[in-house]
Amino acid sequence: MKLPIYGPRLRRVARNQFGWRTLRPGQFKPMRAVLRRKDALVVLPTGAGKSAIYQIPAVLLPGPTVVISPLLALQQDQIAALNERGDSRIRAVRVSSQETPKEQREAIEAVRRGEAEFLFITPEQLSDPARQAEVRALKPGLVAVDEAHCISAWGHDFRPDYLALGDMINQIGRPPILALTATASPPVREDIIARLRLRKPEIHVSGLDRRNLFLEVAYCPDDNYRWRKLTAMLDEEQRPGIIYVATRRAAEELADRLTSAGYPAAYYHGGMATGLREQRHEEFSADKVDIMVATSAFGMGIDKPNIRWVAHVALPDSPDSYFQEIGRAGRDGEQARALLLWRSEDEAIQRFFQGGSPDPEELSALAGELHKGPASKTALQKATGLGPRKLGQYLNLLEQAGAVTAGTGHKLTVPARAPLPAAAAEAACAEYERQQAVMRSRTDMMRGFAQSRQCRTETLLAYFGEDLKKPCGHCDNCADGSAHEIAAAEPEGPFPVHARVRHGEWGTGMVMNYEEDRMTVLFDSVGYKTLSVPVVIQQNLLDLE
DNA sequence: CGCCAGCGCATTAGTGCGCTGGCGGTGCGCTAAT
Repeated sequence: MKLPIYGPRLRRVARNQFGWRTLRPGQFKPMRAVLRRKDALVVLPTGAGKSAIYQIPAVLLPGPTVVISPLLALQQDQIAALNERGDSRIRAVRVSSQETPKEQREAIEAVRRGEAEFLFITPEQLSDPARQAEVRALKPGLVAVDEAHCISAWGHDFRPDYLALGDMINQIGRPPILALTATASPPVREDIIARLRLRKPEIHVSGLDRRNLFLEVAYCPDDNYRWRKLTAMLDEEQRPGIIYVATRRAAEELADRLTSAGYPAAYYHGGMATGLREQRHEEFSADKVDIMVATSAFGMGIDKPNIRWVAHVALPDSPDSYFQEIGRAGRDGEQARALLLWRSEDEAIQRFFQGGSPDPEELSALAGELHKGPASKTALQKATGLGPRKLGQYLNLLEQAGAVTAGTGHKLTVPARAPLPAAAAEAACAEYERQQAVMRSRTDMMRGFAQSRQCRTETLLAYFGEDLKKPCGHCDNCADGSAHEIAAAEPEGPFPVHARVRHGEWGTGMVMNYEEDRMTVLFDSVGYKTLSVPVVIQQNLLDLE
């Protein structure tokens, strides 16, 4: 037995304070890392049990635990679950815009007096230096970052405070950090590690092969065909289930069409009034709505065990998103189905979402404005005429180019040895190109997955850097035999899977997968690329590093 | 990047073609008007 001393203590807390009789595989090792005060990144797909990884060690560690998570509704659920146990040692409080200033003070005070163990907070709240000082004074013993993939998915332009989380955690005393997520491919993991400034983190990945989930993909030449495939599935399957679409309008229209056709469906997207969103969420939880047509807004915080299928009437932007979304099916361990119905037209919307290029002139002007002295975001908006969204994006890019840094208060300043505005703009554009290349390559991989004749699970796990070794037996390609044909016909590749290689133009990377006569390599700077094995051999395109 | 609505235009009869421009996801926290 390795390090058995932690086992009994963890189990005792699990049983006595939380009422959990057993720890699941995938929970124990990360908990041990937390107890040894090491940074850790945990990738664990099934929803149940991820929060236990920080909650149980938190009881054993001195100091309160700060929990950073992206959705107020999600925090609400977790806080309710902790407080309903009625054990003062695991009480949780929250600081957010939902609390009045008085309530916020009381929350901090409760933690200070030791009457609450968990302090839930959003990155936006923690970006306030005064707030950071208050939290620092609490001497937190652990920071848990829930849904950590948001750092990578959102930070670059959507919720900019996510990008600065690493600095904020330094400002509150830099306790050990535990990052948790249900999905993260190697580029996303690297993003999380870099952004949170994790120090030699233990990385624990488990449970990626969901054996009760049947994976299925159908290419749909037109929308009519797609409709027929969808309704055929609805006729066969039990409910509830979720249908993911790309746009708000598509959610409303498809829900209407399904309802008219005798499949009563509701819709859900980010443009609805908060009250209505909550209502829909509850109706789905209570099985009053059993077909939900939704955009990606319907997701985090859905911890419903009996979802029997997840259908995509769209091509997700990446295997990361796809995996996260299908992961909501079959949490009870019973059979469930993941059906992807895609059209090549679906890719257009993803390319749009990836956004337009930054303007070097605007970047340069912004960099120049910063040289005039420390300035707040509001002042910069006025001076440059940039919108808040664009300004945030530009500042993030300039930060990576070393041309701007957070100063005192809410002011932004130019660090010592910063490049001149023109050079800063150029470096920022290069950084943007790099991010775009990786994002595009992830969309390419999503299409590659959809078109693959190889075992679906094998393809997905290869994308996540895991090797399944043999076909899964629970996907369409395994069922119709094509996966076995390909597995049998597969020649030995010129480099082993996971070997580090170098390409003349794309630099260094890692061999991820072989399929028929193609190979996939994840390059550090341009993301995933698919190469022809015969061409690689003939033209000596790759060298072992 | 692709879609769709709206428009102009050509027309010999009610429609059909082609162009253009707008639109498209994720949520925090704040403020102002009720």
